[in-house]
Amino acid sequence: METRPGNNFLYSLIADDLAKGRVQQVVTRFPPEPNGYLHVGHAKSICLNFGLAESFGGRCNLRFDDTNPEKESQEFIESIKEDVRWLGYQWAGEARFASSYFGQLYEWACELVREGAAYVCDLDAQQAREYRGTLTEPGRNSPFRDRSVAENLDLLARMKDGEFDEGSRVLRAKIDMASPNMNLRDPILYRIRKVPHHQTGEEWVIYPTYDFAHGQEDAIEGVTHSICTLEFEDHRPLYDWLLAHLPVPGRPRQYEFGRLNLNYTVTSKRKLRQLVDDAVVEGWDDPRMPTIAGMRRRGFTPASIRCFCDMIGVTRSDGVVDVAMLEHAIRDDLNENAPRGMCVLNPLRLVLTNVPADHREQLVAPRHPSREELGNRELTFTRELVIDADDFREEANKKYKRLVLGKRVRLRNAYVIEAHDVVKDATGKIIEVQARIIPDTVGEDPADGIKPKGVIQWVSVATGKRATVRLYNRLFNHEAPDRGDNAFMDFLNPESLQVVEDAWIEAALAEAVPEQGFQFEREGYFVADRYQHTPERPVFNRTIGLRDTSGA
RNA sequence: UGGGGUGUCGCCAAGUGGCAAGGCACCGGGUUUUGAUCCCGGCAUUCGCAGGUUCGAAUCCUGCCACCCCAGCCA
Repeated sequence: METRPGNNFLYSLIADDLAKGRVQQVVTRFPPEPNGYLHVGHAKSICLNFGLAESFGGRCNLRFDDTNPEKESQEFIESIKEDVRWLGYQWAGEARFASSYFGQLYEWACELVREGAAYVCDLDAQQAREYRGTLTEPGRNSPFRDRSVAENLDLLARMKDGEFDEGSRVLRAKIDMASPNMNLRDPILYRIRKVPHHQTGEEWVIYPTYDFAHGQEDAIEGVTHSICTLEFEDHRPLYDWLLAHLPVPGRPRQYEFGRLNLNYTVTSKRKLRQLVDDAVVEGWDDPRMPTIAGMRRRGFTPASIRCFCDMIGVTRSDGVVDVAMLEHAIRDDLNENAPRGMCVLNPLRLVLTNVPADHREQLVAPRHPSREELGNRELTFTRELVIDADDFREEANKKYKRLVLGKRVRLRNAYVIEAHDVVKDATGKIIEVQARIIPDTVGEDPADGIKPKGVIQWVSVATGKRATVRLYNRLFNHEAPDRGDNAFMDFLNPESLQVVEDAWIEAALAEAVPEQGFQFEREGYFVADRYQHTPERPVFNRTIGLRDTSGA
C-alpha cells in the first residue's frame, strides 16, 4: 500500500519556507506526555510530524513532555517508544525529555525575573482564579505583582530549594491581566510539586508548566515547525512572547491543525484510562481500544494506519471521521496481503456418505486468490467435515446461496456436494448433515451441468485443529460516545466481545506466528494473538469482518 | 454580551476570480470456487445564509447565522 506525502496546508507552508530560505532544514517533533498510551489520534500527529520531516529530508525528534510527574511513568515512556517504532518511524538521535532541560529552563526563569517580566505570586489557587477574571471581565493584578527583582529572585530560589509548601507560591509571567486572551493574564510558569520525578528523581520540587516549557524546548532542539492541535492556538501569543523575552538559540514557529475525532470511538486519554481502570477492557492494549497497542493486537498493520492518516487529510476544521474509513484502510491492506484460510466458527457435522471412512485426499489451495507468488497450502479432504451451521438449511429461497437439503454447494477448494439427509437430536436440532460428493468436481464444474448455488468453507474433523477465536465489535454503540462528560460509559456495547472457544481451523493455521494476519474466507480478517497464540492452543482475534452486501 | 478558530455531497477533503478533484459510505450493473476482491456506471446547476463588486465569485467586499476552543498551580 502506497502512502504518498500528504499534500496539506502544512506541507505547502513548509515547502514555501524552504523555497524562500526561511529555514534550511526542517525539524519537527512529536511531543507526547508519558501519562497514557498513544491512541489513533496520536497516530495522526505522528504521521504528520514524522511524515513532514521525511518528505523534506529533515528530522523529527521524539520528546517526552514530562513536566507533570504526578501522572507520568516509565511504563508509558516505553509503550510510546514501542508504538512509534511499530508505526514505522525513527526519531532523530535519542529520545528527548523536557526534564533534561529543567536546569536551562530554571535559568531562563531567573532571566525573566531579572528583566522584571516574571514574579513570584503568593495567591493560592482559589484566589488566583478570582483575580483572573472571566471571559468577559478583565482580571485584576495580583498584590504580589510588583515585588522587587531581588525579592523575586530570592523567593524563586527558595521555591526551588523546597522552602515552601505545594500550592503556596508560583512563578508567573508579568504580561497583562486585562488581556482578552486568558493565557496572557500573567500565566503560571512554575509550580511547587513535592513528588519524585520518573527521570529526575528528587532533584526538583518545582516544575515548569507546559507553556513555559514547550517553546523553549523547541528552541533548544532547533525545531523549525512546532505542530500542535487547534486548542493550543490561543497559547501561541504566549509561546511567542516567551521566545521573544528569552535568549533562546532558535526561533521555532507554532502551527495548529485539527485533532482527529472518530465516530463510535472515544479518544481522550482520561476516558481511555477510565476504561482501563474500571476494567471495562482488559488493558490499554485490549483489541477494542483505539490505542496503537490495542489496534496492533486487534490486527491492524502499520501500513493501514498510515494509509488511514493519509486518507483523512490534515486541515484546521474539526470534523468527525467515519470509522468506516479506518475499517476500509485495514480491509484494503489485508485483502491485498493476507493469506487465506478456512475457519468454521459455528460447527455443524457434515458426513459425506459416498466417501470411505479411511479416505485421505490431499488438495492444494492457493494462499491468495490473485497472488500466485504467495504459493499454495495443503488441505486434507476426509469423510467427516464441519461446516458452519449458518451455511445449511433444510429449505430456503433463491437468495440463499449456501447448502440446502437436496441441493448442491461447493466446498471451497474441494468438491461440489449434494445434501440428502439431516440428523436431528431429540429437540429437533440439526446435529448432522449427510451429503454425497459429486465425483470429479475439484476444479471442475459438475459434468451434468447442474452448478452449485454457492461456496462454503469447511474443515476436516480428522485433521483440523481447534482454536479460540475472539470476535470483536465496536466498543460503543453510540455514534458520539464522547458527548458529555461521563455519558460514554452508558454507551458501551455489551456485545463488543464474543469468544468462540471451539472453532475449527484448517491444520496449517495453527502454525501461524503471533501477529500474522489472515483472511478466514467468507468470515473476515483475523490475527494470531500477539501474546496468547501457540500451535498447541491457537488464539485468533477478529480484526474486521468482510464487507457484507448480502442485504441480510 | 471578551478573545481565538471553522463552515464545499451523509462523512473526510481538493479548490486561492474562469465554469465544483478524489476517497469513504451508499445505489445500480458485470466478473467471480470468498454474498469478499475486482471492473463499469450513478451520486453537489452548487460551495452556512443574505446582499454587493465583476463579463464571470466556493474563491474578493459587507452583514448575519451556526459550531468548536479558552476562566487547571493539566498538556
